[in-house]
Amino acid sequence: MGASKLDSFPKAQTDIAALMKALGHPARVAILEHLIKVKACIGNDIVDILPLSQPTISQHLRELKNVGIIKGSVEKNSICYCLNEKKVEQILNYIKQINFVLEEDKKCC
Amino acid sequence: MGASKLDSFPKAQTDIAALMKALGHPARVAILEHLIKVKACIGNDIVDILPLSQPTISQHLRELKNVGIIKGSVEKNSICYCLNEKKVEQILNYIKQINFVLEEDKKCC
DNA sequence: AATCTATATCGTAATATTGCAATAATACTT
DNA sequence: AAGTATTATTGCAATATTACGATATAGATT
Repeated sequence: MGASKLDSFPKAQTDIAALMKALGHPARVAILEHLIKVKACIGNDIVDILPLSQPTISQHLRELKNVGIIKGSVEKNSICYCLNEKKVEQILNYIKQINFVLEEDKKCC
Repeated sequence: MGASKLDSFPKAQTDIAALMKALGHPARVAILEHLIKVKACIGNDIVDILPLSQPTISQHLRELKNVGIIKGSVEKNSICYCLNEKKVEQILNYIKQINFVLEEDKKCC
């Protein structure tokens, strides 16, 4: 036995978990923040910034792309990666909702 | 070679990543949502709700507790787990910030 | 066409996570 | 004290993630 009972959960929970998980690594958080900071597309130029190899970064980019947090489109001889506002907003709304209920109710401890 | 270059990243990024990672599993999302829903403390009674064994759930609870998303305190002959509003707010603020910059700037793709 | 540049994929090793049965620990109850 | 209920820990198997060298692919440049 071991891993993977992921299918036993409602899709909504699995989806949110997947989004969160994608942001669950410093490298991917760093990529996210870099995208915000440079306000532009990046390709593998993050290779110069992160302490990781090009294949590893490519892999992290793919994971972010898989869950839709970033979008990538071919641009000249490189690739344009940038944030997908809709996904960011989706995460925001989810946490907002939780926070709203928290503020509304009495806490038990 | 393999995993764990986590120490090479700034603490802020590592911290956020740890929070996100903690929410990166459906079981832990389900626990979070259950806590919200019942508006009360829970113990291992989630065992009756999730398709997981008691030890596994105990483990997930510990992970949530480790990053501070839930707080646990002894209560009678059971344990009171409930959400830590501050942490939820911390996540919220982080995503809010990103979303703010996104709305402010032009997107590149 | 040969070369350079940028990105992706493959293969694989190291490590981490997930899950549970078995067991322990703790506190409450009788 | 013996039993019961609740939560935690241990040990271990299955699986997933992380990382990178080597290699492949694709477009631009010479």
